[in-house]
Amino acid sequence: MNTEDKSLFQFFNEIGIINQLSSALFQARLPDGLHVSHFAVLNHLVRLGDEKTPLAIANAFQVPKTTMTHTLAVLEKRYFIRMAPHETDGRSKVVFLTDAGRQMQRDAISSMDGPLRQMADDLGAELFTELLPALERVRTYLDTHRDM
Amino acid sequence: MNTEDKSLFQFFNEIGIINQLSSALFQARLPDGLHVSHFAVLNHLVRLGDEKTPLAIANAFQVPKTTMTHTLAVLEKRYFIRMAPHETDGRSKVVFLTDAGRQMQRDAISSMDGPLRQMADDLGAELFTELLPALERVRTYLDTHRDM
DNA sequence: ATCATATTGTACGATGTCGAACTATATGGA
DNA sequence: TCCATATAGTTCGACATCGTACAATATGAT
Repeated sequence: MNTEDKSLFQFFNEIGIINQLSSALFQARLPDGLHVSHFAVLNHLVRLGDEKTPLAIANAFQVPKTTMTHTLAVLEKRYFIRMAPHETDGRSKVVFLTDAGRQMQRDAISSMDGPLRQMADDLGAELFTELLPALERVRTYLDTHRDM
Repeated sequence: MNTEDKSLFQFFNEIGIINQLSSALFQARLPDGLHVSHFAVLNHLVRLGDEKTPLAIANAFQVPKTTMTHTLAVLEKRYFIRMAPHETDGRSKVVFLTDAGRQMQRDAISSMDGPLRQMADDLGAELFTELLPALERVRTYLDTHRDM
């Protein structure tokens, strides 16, 4: 492994630790014992629209469909989503957000307001806005090279 | 939530997705059915030296000590580490790498050589080296503000 | 129309993650 | 010295994640 590789390795190492720390932070503030993965699905549906199939959501998060089955079951049991049979494909289902689900997404986001503002104050919001484009490049690249 | 907050939120969102995608990539190439979390511990011990206590390792990764107990048990069962009583503190243990453990770390790293080189070629290694300092700042900040 | 194959989702079992409660040892003050 | 408190690690139970196998439906070739 050469120096370049080491930098990349270190990069993903930092990503992993930041993810661990920020998830823990988020987790601690989520209401109800809701898990980060549950919120992530709600957030995805709010941002990109609901009426998605379970498989489409699983693919978006790059998790196995069995995992998504479980996650959606939790969300449905708590009435944050509802699932209906697909109109034209008998094998499939469609996921809809409920009002409670949209509300929960808003609540979860606003629960992070304090810490986010604190970070913006302490580290400077520019730090994050400047990093974003590069991170998006990496994310898009990984997303389109999953079979690498 | 204002615009600044949105940027920060988006930042952690990207971090999460990159982590998910890169972990999946690592995972698929790890020998033996070794999990990313197991490799991470081996890697930590190689990089920063072994002879650490379980709690010190747990703190380094910001995971509960119960999680580390489990992770270390797996590594010990596979003879990648061995654990001995602490010399001066009867409550504690000390973790040592075995030769097999060091070898496994090398193997795991070299199994990622192809993808890492590919990424360096496609995206440019500078992208990653330039991001590193900022990511380290964020990581350090989160690390020292766990109670936020 | 029929049938081989692909696709969508689920059931189940194995393992990873984590919080609460517990045991053993260490530490510091009376 | 004795005891209250703190710390290191484990056990246990709950839940998340994921691979394998499976059932139901769709698709496409004949």
